[in-house]
Amino acid sequence: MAASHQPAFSRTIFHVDMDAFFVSVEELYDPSLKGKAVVVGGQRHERGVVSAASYEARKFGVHSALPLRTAAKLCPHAIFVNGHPERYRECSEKVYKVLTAFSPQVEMASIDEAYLEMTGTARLHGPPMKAAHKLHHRMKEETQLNCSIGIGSSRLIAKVSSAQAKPNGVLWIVPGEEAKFLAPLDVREIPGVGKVMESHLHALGIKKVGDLARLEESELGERFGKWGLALAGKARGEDAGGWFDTEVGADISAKSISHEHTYNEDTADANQLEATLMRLSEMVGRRLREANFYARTIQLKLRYKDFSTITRAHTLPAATQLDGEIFEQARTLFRRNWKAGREVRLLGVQASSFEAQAEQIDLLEGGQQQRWKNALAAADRLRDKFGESSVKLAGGMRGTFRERTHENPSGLPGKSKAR
DNA sequence: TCTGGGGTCCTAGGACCC
DNA sequence: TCTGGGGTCCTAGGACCC
Repeated sequence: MAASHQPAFSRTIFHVDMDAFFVSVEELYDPSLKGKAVVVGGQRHERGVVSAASYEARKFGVHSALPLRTAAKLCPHAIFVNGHPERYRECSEKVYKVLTAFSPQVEMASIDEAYLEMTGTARLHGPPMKAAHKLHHRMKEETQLNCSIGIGSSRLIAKVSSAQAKPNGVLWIVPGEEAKFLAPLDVREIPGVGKVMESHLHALGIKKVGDLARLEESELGERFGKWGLALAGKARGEDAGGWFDTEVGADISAKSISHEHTYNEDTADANQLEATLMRLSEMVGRRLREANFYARTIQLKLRYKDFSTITRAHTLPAATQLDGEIFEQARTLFRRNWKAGREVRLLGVQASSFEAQAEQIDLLEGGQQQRWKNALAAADRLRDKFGESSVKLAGGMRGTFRERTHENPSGLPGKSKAR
């Protein structure tokens, strides 16, 4: 057997992944949950899935994406907790602060995980293992949360090794050892290989990453196209193709903003459905305004009782961030595509194709848009103060625009002082 | 088992243009 | 008069991730 040789130069990347993040955050708010079987995501009889499960609950086969009702059967004594996105966002920001104090090149990959470019930091932090333990300790001290850290010469290796390090561990794959590390793992451990790809590979007799690495690259290319070629590189531990191949910390801006709602009970009530579309449009519009994005494409998502799902999109001649325009498009798409009487399970509204500025077609229209924007900004502030349900600006389409913006931008009685 | 909500990326076909 | 080829935009669906 040939001795594995160390490459002359290799990158050092950390993947930091918080352990059972949502559960751990809930434990900070309610320490009595510690050590128990906890399921975050909703109540035991609700329509929905598990967002996160404590390690105790996982012993009973509970895992994320499992229907809540199934989780309740598998683990009847589990404590079911509703999710608190604001809490997770807040903790995520604390995590981010710890990381940025440690390395200038940090990229949050999701709310609870990040990549750190650590190449060339030895003088500051010492060798990789020492640096990782320092970070691990600091994270616990400043957030009271456990994390696991994977260290590797690529994002892929860092990511896969952090998963192997769980819970609360650190794992370094020494440069040159990548293929040896991956070989005994299930192909499913490779990020991007899901249920479908896994079963395709199983059909070819490929179960482990080592089986994959033995295959000809060209064969993978023929069978699975561009993805197959990337897969061949991944089996060797390379960041082949796509997002993985990008610099750590490069600026990635949002490409779409969406909100959706699943009814507790399916409904075919047109009024109820359109009211939901209104609410979702308002939520999307609000986020666009907060991000200062203008969207050209509005998409409707419609899921029927039998789970069959369609999406219908329309691209506008000019970008918008106005609740009313978003709603109008969503409603038109809905009326055109919903088969009246068919029970609906889910509705969604998505905005995409962002532009920095809306194109103003003529001055009059531009001025109106500006006044609308002012009114909506005021409504956003009211919602901050009094809650999401307090303002239904675009819902009150009866009054004219002018009546609502003079003196009383919100259209609500007596609360215009809120600005 | 009876399947959330928020995203990203890829594929593929048709329209349209040169 | 039996039909090119490439590029871009738009739409729909699907795999995948946390």
